[in-house]
Amino acid sequence: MQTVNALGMATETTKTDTYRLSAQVGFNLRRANQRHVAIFAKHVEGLTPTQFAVLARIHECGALSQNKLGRLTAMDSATIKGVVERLRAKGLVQSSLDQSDQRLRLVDLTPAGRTAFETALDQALAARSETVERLTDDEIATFEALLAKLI
Amino acid sequence: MQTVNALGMATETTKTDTYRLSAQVGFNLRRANQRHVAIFAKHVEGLTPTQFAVLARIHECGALSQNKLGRLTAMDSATIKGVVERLRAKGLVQSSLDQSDQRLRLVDLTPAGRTAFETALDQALAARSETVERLTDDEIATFEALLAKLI
DNA sequence: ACGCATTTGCTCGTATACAAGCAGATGTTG
DNA sequence: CAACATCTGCTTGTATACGAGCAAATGCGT
Repeated sequence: MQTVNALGMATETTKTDTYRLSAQVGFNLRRANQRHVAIFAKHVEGLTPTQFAVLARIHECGALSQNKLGRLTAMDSATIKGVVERLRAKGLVQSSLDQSDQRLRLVDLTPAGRTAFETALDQALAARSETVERLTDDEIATFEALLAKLI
Repeated sequence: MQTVNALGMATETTKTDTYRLSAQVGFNLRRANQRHVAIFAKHVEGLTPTQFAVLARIHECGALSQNKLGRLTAMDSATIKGVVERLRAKGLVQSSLDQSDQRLRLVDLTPAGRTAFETALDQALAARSETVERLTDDEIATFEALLAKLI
């Protein structure tokens, strides 16, 4: 469809101006995340991506208060509470009250939790590989850089 | 730390070999999605990203069976059921039984739903802009292309 | 010492998200 | 027609995810 706008310039108006859901960044971020979660579940036995993230963060930083652990794993206090509770039920973490600050619940790995993390690590890396398998190495690097910039 | 491997080549082993959660694609996809959902909620009044996606898809394709609608918006049957139910409660969609196939619940926009979509559209586009505001136009195009390839 | 803002962890309510399993409708095939 | 697989929509159970609001502990300033 050819029209002429107020400035006298020809403009093209085709069906492609309609909002196409499948081209939206937000929709595709959601789908990409869904796909990664599914791939992760296929590779990693007994841990969700969020649960693995908590184990990884404690492994990386040592014992942390529950809220701080949530901040470092991108979960609010309501969410981290449930995740820690489920990891505790599996015997992978334990929490204790901090002596000098009675508000803090220090969450740490149990020996079983450390083992579980080390076992899951290779599986998580395999999941990561499958997630990005359609990209070349250069594309992966570009994508990771842009994703980091986006956050 | 300097070591020599079986081939006699010097290799560098530093702290950066440890698993860094914040560098993981999966973790960052999750965070990027969280960020977009938060930005979307700030811009779009009364609709979640998934609810908006359903309205957009019906607007794009016309009435659809509930399951097909779910497939086209990346939701399984349990999820789409709840989303449609909440949109129905808001009066934005209505569903009716298909005459020729008694299994199908055809979901369509109400006039209010059409209006709501048209109102939300500009807000959704503004949310998209804010989501990608830290990227240049070229970077946005690259990111969208790689994201599409990833899915 | 006291008041006050902040932090922490909690609960409740709402909204995705998926696995698993169900019953009813349909279509296909012997 | 009868057997069968498939598709549809449903329910239950589990797991994030966040807003809002709560009480207890802390620390800071006066």
